[in-house]
Amino acid sequence: MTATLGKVIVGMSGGVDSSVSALLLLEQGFDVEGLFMKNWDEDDGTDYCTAKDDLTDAEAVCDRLGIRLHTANFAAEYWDNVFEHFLAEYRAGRTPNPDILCNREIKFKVFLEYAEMLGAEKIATGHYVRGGIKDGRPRLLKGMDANKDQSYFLHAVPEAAIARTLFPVGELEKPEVRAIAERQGLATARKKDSTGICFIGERRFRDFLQQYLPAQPGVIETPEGQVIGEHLGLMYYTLGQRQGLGIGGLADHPEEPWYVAAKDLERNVLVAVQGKHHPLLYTDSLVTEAMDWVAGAPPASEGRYSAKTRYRQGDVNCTMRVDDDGGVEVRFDDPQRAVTPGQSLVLYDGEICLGGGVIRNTWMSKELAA
RNA sequence: UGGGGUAUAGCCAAGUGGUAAGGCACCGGUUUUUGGUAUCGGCAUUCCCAGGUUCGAAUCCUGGUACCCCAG
Repeated sequence: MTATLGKVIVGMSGGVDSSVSALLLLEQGFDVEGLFMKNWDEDDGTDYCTAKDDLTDAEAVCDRLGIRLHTANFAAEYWDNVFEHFLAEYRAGRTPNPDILCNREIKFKVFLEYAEMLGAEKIATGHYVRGGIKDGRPRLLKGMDANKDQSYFLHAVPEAAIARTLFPVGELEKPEVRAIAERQGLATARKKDSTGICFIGERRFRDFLQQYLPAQPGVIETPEGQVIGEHLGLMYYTLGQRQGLGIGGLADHPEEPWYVAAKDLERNVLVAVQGKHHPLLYTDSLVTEAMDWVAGAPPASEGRYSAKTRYRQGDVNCTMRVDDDGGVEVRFDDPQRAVTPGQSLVLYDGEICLGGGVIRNTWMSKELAA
């Protein structure tokens, strides 16, 4: 096979998406090699180690495709550039999204540099997004499969990195990807989609955090100040959360579940409200920290865009204004439920992912209907 | 130790003779490359304890026990 299209290193996770990505690039005529990254060193051997299975699967796929598989361990970089920040955010009472940082700092930085070292001009991943160049500038577009679109997670990747990355499955829908894998007899064809923090995996989250953040128990109150329970530490909860509050039936209260409405760090009090649609769970405005713009700069015009405040949320219409400090101020047309500081606001112009930033603060500007 | 009341799953709570609603919590599955949300399923052979009546009781009777309220 003549490798006229050049060498590309595919980030092989051991899942079906990266498997098919490698296959497709091979068929397109690239000189393909794989790289399996292990970025988290398990500290307690008691846990079932899925990373080992993932490596086995990645090896099986590469064998089947007849491509070379490199392995690398970026655990130090992951710890320093992703996990430390992750913990700092939790200490500050916010709820971070580590995978956004992981993409910016690891997959599209350390991995990219590693690929260069291996002599590749480009890398590829199994993300459901589309890249492209428009007017000389890289663009990040939503994946064709609206249900799997992962642009939310990639909005912070620098444009230079986007420009050097191929996203083969971004043009496909998930069922097609599985069908291709099935047809080619790839070991990962029917493997369950992975979830949980990237490279760390699915955990009992509170137990996991507890290994790194000391518990600081306190009480749970209603907005009126009635004590209705106890919490294990504010960092273990996030806005809009229902599970884990342990609040059972209370006399003189309706039969609805309780949700986290606020964290009072100064008093170490968790504020909970009853009912999924309690007004205190809704806000319609927010400001972000400095934005990461895919195009390197804010769009020419401020104004009407759509946005997501969390992964897999439908786009919501909003009005956006750029602040002097590089962040943006956003006003949603309709109040949004449980918009959470630490999570990222990602802006879209149709299919185009413009960029995003970490939510610093939220509030409700509209008058509450009585 | 005079009177009244209540005792049903971790919690709230239906059920007053016919073979234990519902909700919350919790646990498990599904959804999901963050956290969370959502969704589906599980969750009292037993109704404070001991006797009794009855074909049959959580429901009636008797005696205990615990707690609550009002009186002291």
